[in-house]
Amino acid sequence: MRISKLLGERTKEAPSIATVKSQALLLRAGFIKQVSNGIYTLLTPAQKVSLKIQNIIREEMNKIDGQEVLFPVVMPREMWDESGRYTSIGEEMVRFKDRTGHDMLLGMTHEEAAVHLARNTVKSYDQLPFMIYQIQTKFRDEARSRAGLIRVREFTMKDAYSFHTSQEDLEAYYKRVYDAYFRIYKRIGLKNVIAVASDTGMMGGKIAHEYMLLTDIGEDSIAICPKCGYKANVEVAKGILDKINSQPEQMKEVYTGDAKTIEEICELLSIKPNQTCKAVCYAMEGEQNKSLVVFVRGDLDVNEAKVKAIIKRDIAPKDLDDTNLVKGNIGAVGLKDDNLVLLFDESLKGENNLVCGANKEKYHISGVCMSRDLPNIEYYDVSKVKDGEGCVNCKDGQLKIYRGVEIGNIFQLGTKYTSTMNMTIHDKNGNDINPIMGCYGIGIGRNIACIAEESGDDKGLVWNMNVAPWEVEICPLRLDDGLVKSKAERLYEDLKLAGVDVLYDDRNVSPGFKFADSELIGVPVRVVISPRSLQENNVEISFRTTGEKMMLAYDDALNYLKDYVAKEKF
RNA sequence: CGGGGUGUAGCGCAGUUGGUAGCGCACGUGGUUUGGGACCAUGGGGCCGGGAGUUCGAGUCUCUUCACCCCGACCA
Repeated sequence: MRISKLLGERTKEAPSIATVKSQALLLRAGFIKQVSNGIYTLLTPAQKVSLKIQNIIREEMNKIDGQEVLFPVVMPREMWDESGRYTSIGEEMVRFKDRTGHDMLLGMTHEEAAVHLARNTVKSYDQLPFMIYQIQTKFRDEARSRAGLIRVREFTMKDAYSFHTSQEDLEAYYKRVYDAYFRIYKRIGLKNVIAVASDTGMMGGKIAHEYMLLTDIGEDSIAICPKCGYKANVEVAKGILDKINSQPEQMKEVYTGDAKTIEEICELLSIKPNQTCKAVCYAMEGEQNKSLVVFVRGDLDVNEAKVKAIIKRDIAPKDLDDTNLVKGNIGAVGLKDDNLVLLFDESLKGENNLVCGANKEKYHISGVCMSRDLPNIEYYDVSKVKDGEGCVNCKDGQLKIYRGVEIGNIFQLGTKYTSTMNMTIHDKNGNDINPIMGCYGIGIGRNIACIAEESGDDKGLVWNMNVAPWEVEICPLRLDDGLVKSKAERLYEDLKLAGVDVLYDDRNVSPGFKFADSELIGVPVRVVISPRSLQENNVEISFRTTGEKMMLAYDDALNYLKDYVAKEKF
């Protein structure tokens, strides 16, 4: 590729829309251009990286016996009515009518399509297990996209679906995918990647893992125990709380005036947040007239994912004006209302002398002892794990909370789709069974952004040889010098013929300009050919990752580069 | 969907009290340069996001609308 013909401008300054390093660098280096909120065009460099990543994924999927297919982007409503997801998925799924008025949708995931394909094709246990996968554009109308390619509405994704005759078989295969994913991240050059237990959400199923790139710009929080290595998304993570263990005192009403928040109450009464009981109110899906009140210790937050899992329905923040509840003064003691569902977090169990709302304006109650004043209640784990909580696994370490970007996920789905969509096969005894499924996803664009985020430096992007848009850049200085030009052109053509992916800076601009561009794009190897180097019939090779430089005889350059590129790929 | 912010040249920005549009980068041309984003000269480029209003006159004031960004809600 001749850089003079390469579409896309490289700039010194980042566009003002850039909020994270990866977005700034990808925009500055001419890799991406925003078209709309969360919708980007990938220019040639980014598309080349994307294709290289896709090929690595493809190789790894094929290694674990995957079969590549291509499902349709547009699907009819009926297929999704079978699984129930036509109605259960919210506005992030694009629905539309075709010209005949038929309800259609854009596939944001393809479990239905996978079952649709397999149920008519596979009839015997003998044909299982198998895995099918595709690499395809997905559109999800996210409520809020952000941070460049980290979170977008349209993106390329690899999604895979496996089918099994038993849970054991699924688990064995799941392990193979688990390992394959780590190989993929290693090969594309991501370093700080961990797999954590995660929430299964609307996907159903029991066991799921998310692959997280640990980075401060991450949107997810992950609890990790430094002692035993326990790690989980805070959506599902559990911790052990310090208990206060004070002697029970008498309950009494205290005047708290306009103090409503935990902070205000604590300030007023000179107590700590963990000596209070916080109430959070939610509306429940399908329960117009009822409200859910969740009580947690005042220093903790409600984990809505856990709540949803327990009550088995969706929740949303409730407007208290529609209820009889006194905003800022809600308390569990004496709260009786048929329209309320109460949920108590384990953090409250056995606590004494808590301060909670008195269910009337300007008053709270102090000295609330859970076992004495609120006997016979069930406790659930519905709070968010906090930094410093004890580890449930080894009972010894203290959990630390990290930020991470989800760069892939794997799910043990179970029979949710094969049963609802009525896919059966014969087992050994001739009985009909629903195959057990797993599903496995990786977003390509997000991984590109994550590489940029993790490896990019103050000069620009850095790619390893496996995914770099170009493997070698020829950078002649003084193209007005006939010898420089002819030697550069020849090496460029020879490298191309040798199968090396080479970028040729054929512009007659100043050296600093060329160096800056080359480092911004992040080509791993740069070959400088200049009148100076040619005096000794040499070229100068420099490496993007280390910044190291070396001189090499021009005549040896072709073979050296060919070998180096091959050696660096894995 | 709620809160906040920004829209002026391809990009980054300035534009005073309302008086008819500017800077840097980038781009074209000519020349001098050439190992870390060179310099001189010269030139092109604007529906000041859209609409309505106030005014003799609006980039500037008012209303409205759209787009984008941030925080939250939301999210396989």
